[in-house]
Amino acid sequence: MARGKVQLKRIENPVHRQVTFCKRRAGLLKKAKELSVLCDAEIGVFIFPPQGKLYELATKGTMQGLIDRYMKCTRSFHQAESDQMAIEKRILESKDEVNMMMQEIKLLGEGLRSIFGGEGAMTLDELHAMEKHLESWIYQIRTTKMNIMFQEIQVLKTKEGVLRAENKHLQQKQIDEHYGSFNIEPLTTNIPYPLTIPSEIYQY
Amino acid sequence: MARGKVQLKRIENPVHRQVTFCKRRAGLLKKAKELSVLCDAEIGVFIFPPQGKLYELATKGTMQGLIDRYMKCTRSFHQAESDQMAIEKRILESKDEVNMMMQEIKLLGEGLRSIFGGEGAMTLDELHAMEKHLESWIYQIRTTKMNIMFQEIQVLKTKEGVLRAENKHLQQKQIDEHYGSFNIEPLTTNIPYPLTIPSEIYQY
DNA sequence: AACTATTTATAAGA
DNA sequence: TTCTTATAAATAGTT
Repeated sequence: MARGKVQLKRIENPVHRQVTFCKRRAGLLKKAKELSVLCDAEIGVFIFPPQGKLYELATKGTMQGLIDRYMKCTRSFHQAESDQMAIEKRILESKDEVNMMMQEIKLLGEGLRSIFGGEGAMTLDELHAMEKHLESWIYQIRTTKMNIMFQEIQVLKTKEGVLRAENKHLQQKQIDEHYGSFNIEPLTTNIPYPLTIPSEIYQY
Repeated sequence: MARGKVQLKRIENPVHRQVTFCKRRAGLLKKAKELSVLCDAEIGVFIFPPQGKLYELATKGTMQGLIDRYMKCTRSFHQAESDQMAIEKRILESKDEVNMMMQEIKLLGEGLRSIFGGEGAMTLDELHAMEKHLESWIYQIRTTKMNIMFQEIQVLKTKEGVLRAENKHLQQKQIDEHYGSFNIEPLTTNIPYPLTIPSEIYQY
């Protein structure tokens, strides 16, 4: 902005770029502070130069406080759903990976069976025991335990739906109260879920 | 900065303050974008005017990404982690676990192939080892899958807590205009599980 | 929202 | 980096 216009693109000369970075960084932070003071706004800035060092500014309070506030705003308004969806999505991805592993295990098991099925004689009992093992473990532990947990998830999802509906209803009554503090209280509905699996399973 | 210097203090006239806010906000964000482009830096800015609306800018990537990066840079100093971060972290841990298991499955498959493909004769000891191996294998699968489902339950419970709190807040209709931070009790379900498969198995 | 007189920021050079 | 200075940009007050 002086002694010649600047093109709005990456400065290729590294020395030049570094100098400009220092100057403009100082300028940006100064402007941020000014805006904060003049207009009584809370402002947070982070700057990550390519080398990785962090420059930050938080006018009024801490950066952590600003981040918390940011999270609250974005969750309360537009990004709430997509945020949750992203988490759900990643959980599903993990489940897919587990399923792939199960598939591989199945294939390996079939490979074993075909190998030992041909041989027959001396290892048959052992193989049988192993298969029994696999079946009992996969069927009983997985099915039973997963069913229990699945049921709990269903219960929680139902509760969530009820609460969401309730919230929506209440929110329509008081549209003017957008910004308040959210105090989370400890959960009082800690449903204990039975994780009882016959211990005989483990005795092989 | 024109037609008269400005004092570096809160502008008391609200109309004047609002106008200045609009102008300088635009200027600040423009400067941030310029710095980002010129010097190849990643920059995040949030601005909270007193009324509560959020203005944000994240050059390169998302604000969430910047916050993640910020947390990474400062977590040695500020140990506090938000609940979101804790959940994210545990999902990533789970993925790491899944990846390790995939690795082990691959190794095991190779081991099986070398044992059964080449010789064909399998001793009782070999089978026993294999049996033990499969036991630990299935145990790990069960643990991993449970962890994933447990996480989902935690996410849902967290959601439930948020919704309940929101409900309460709306019902009480309290007009406390201060912004508190959002601390959820840390999730404490980091079930460690052994991922060690003795390599001696292949030596029988 | 535009205009414009000034102040401020800063690019280039040392 | 830091200083200097010519010039580009931002913007305060006004319309």
